[in-house]
Amino acid sequence: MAEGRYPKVTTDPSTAPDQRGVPASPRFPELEQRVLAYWAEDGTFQASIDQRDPGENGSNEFVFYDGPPFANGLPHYGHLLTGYVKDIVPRYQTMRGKRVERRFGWDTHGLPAELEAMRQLDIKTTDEIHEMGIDVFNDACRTSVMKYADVWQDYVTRQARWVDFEHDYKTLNPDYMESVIWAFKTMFDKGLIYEGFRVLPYCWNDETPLSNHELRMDDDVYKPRQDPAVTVGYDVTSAGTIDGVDFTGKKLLIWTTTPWTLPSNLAVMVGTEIDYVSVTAPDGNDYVLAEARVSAYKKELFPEADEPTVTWRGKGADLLGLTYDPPFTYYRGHENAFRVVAADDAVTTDSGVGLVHTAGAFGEVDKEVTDREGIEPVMPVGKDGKFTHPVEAYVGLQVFDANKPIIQDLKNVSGPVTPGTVLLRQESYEHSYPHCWRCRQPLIYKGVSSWFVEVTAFKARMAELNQQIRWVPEHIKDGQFGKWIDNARDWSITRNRFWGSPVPVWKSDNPEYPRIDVYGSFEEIERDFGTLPLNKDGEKDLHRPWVDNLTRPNPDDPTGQSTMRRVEDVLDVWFDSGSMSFAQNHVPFEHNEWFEHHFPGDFIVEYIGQTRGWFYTLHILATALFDKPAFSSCVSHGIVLGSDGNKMSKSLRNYPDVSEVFDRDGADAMRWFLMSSPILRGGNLVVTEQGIRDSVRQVMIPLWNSWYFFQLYANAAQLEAEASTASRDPLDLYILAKLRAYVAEMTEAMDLYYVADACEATQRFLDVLTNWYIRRSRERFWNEEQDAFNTLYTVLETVCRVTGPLLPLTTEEVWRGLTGGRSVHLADWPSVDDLPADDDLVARMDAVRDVCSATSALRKARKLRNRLPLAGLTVVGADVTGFEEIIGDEVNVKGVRLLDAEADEAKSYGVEQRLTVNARAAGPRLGKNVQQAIKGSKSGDWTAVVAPDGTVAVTAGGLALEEGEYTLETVAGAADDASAVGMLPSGAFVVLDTVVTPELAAEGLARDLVRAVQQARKDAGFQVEDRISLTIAGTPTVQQAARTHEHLIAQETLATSYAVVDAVESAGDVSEVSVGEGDKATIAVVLAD
RNA sequence: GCGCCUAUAGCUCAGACGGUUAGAGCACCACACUGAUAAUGUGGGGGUCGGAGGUUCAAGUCCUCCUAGGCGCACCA
Repeated sequence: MAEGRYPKVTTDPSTAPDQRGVPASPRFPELEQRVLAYWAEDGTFQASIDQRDPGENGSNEFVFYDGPPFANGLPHYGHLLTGYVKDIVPRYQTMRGKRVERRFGWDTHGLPAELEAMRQLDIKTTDEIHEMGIDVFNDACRTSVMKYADVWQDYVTRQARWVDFEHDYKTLNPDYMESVIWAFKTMFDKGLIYEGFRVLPYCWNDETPLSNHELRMDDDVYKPRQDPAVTVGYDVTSAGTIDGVDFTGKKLLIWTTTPWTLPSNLAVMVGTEIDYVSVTAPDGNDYVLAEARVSAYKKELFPEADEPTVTWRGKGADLLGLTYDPPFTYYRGHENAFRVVAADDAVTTDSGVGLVHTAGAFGEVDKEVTDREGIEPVMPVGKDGKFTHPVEAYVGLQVFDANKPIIQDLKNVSGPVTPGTVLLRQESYEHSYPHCWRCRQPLIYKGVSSWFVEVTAFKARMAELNQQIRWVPEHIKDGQFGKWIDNARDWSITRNRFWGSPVPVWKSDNPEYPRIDVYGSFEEIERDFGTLPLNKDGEKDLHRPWVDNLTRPNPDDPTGQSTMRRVEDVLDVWFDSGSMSFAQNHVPFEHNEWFEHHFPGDFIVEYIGQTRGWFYTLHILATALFDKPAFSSCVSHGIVLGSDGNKMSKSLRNYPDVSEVFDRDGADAMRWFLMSSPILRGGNLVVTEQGIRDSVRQVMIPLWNSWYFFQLYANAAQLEAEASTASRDPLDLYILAKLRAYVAEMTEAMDLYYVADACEATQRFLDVLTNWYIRRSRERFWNEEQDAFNTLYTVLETVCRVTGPLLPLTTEEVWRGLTGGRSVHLADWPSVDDLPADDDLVARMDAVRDVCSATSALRKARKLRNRLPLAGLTVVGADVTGFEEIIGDEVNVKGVRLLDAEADEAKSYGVEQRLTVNARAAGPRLGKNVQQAIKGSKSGDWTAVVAPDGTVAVTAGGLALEEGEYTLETVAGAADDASAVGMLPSGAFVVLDTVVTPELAAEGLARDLVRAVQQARKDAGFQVEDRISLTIAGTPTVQQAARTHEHLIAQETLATSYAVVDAVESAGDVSEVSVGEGDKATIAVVLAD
């Protein structure tokens, strides 16, 4: 390695060792690929973990739980976004000295995997699965589920996310599954798991019930749907009378959008406080309905009359106990059924008729009411959603398909319809209806047997433990997540499917000798069955069908006839992923000591929807099993939207292609774009190509240019820089103090997971670095000041470290080029204590920048171009002591004077006073007159008279103002021809001498020439240190200025030979330029020998 | 459907308790500057503060209604 040459190390093959230097404009995606290759070869990731000691009992570990994705397609921006956070936080913690293991996880079980397998096998029904054999089917699931694993790994690697794929965990591993059944059993033993019959949303196509969080996984689940709605009259059979009115033969009207549930009708619900009437219709029947609904049925009930013929009027409570003939004959005689029952919560008169048809097993409320009334539910619908015995007329018909014949039979009172039943109205009704989030088929509500976690029994504890979790954004804790817990219902955890962790329950097949065994380990299973569940390769395997094959005689059956058989269900996949915190390490069978010290985990991050998904199930299981939260802090970010502000959609192609962005803009640019957005604080983010390119421009290029600048001059000077804060130069001290503040900001932001704040701080710091420090220090680098190089080296090296997690690839190349070290990601996070603080200096330098801004504005206003030197600038009332030279240089004036604001001279610069009325103070006293005072203060119609005793009497618009009702300030007034006055935000002001003498004009012209020559040098492709031969021709004014300022021009342009002539004849690069006040000049540059 | 939140420049968002001329960043235009910079500096255009009423000396800010969007809950037979 050549001493004093940069880059010290590079991945760029185009940079030969003897010809160092970095490209001014690198192609970032290519640079990234080279850094990735370097990491792979170097083993940097592993080294970053290995170099950190886990500490006693892992006290020095930072525990990150990687939520397992279900890889059923290519990763999209949402996954990448989460992935970037999952990378940034561990990188940061590693630099802070922690050991951070990062195991990738795969969610492998469940319906999505089965559906994919069914698609590949081209089968549609569960019967076909049974036919081919569960083992064959599950093999297909196992294969299909890892189909995208390689692509995922490619994407994750390309995004520069450091993850351990080698020691990944999969929910299908026997160890993982053993932990899962352990969890089931432990909760069962605690009495937190029960088997029940519950009405659940049920997908007849996938043949599985959906848990309530699955139901809402997707926003499109509720979609408008057209259903037939029928109004049916049931024939009252009770002989009794109400209020002396005989109800026998009257018709109880009900309204339903699910005619297919009518054969299963068991009761009619009314609201006890609702007013009901009995109305005689033209068809001769008396119909009972809510009074409020009568007018909605005018056509049927009183088409010709103004008023209905009311034969009875009363409350719902009066109707209770009425009995009726069910609309279909199948369940006639069903115990306790076919009565009018009360359900005040469920019955409204907003729609329908105010009496509600009740089919016990097909509605949640229905089930609740029939349970209360002691009515056994009936279930004439099979798992495939088709009618079964005893509803013989429609057997084999899917329920939605059965609507039609059912309505037909009702209309004709034919088939199984009970005589006396009336179809009063038939209509089409559009309503919002739930659909399966997987297959998009309309769901039905159906009573099914399922196992439940009794979340309601410990949700109060979940709410308490939630208080121990730090949420980003904060409001999730008591908002979305807290509220979801408060409304938690029992969790249906079983699925009547094939590919999943088994429900570890064996039941006796003879109800006369009941017995239930629950198993929580391979060992327990082996003990009772004498063998492990083994698959066809002889490996232990808890999947179906192997686990189903284990049976044994029922020990509680003296006859020895009955057998213990496993219940066929598998567990909800969310039970798998919710077990991740312990199951990934096979707890409690292994690593218990480790688990003791690493639970709860330190950090998780996923999108906000996981508040009812993974965050929720992790929390349920952690609470139930360990009485602790599963994680101590959680970032839940917003949703990534397409470029049109809508959800990203493949078919709409409303987002940039991920791999194209990697290839064109790079992974760091995408990382920056996603991480600097409000999405990590809960907002949503619209992905646009422009936004990604802006990150390159606003951050990566400035960073790279600073590095390019450094190496350009360091190499030109052949010097070696070192980390040092020893410089006493004010600019150096300023940037180091700024750096210190920046490091402090970064540390705080990263500790709080406010990644977007860290990005913003970085952008602000880079602006100060490039647009002030480097620009103002250029000459010092040209003059080879070691202090300047050391300072810039220190700044760049430190910036690389603190932005390492945010731009891991770019900073790696820069940092290694700068230091020659192995990796910035193996370095320690910088400490503010290593950097000097100087608040006073920072304040003064910020004032300097204000002075320069104000002066530039004056030049602009007076049309005095910057290259034209001016005689002087007076700064009044701003402390910029010690920076006169910098100001003079920056705004191109010969002299800078500082004046105290109180100095007599300061008062001579046309300074005025301005009166501002404080409306808040004066308003209440003056009332409407305050407007007059305000007007006066603005128009100049005001006075301020100082009395001999020093008090001030102020009037505005003719109204006297009291102390505190106004503010009187000094502002710069109008200037004259010879000077211009400009205000600073602080109230200080600057006075610029605007007189242009011939001498100044000539010097300005000379500087125009310098600029033109520099441009010509650049156009000719000369190196910065190349010497030239320079010839200048032009008007007499030009020639005179060129002669007067020969020294300046020659020195600035590195001209070793210099000539001013009437006409340029030389060879070389000749250019015509306009200089000064419209003078023409011709310049020629030739490389000097 | 019920509840909560939001609506300010082309885009993303600030605008305690009502207070006078509604700001910032990005984007756009002009000029300036440039021996690292695909940068930068200065200035400018751009807003009936979602709409309509009301309270007040004074409303982007408070109240009512409406409209649009988001989120949560429920699913209604």
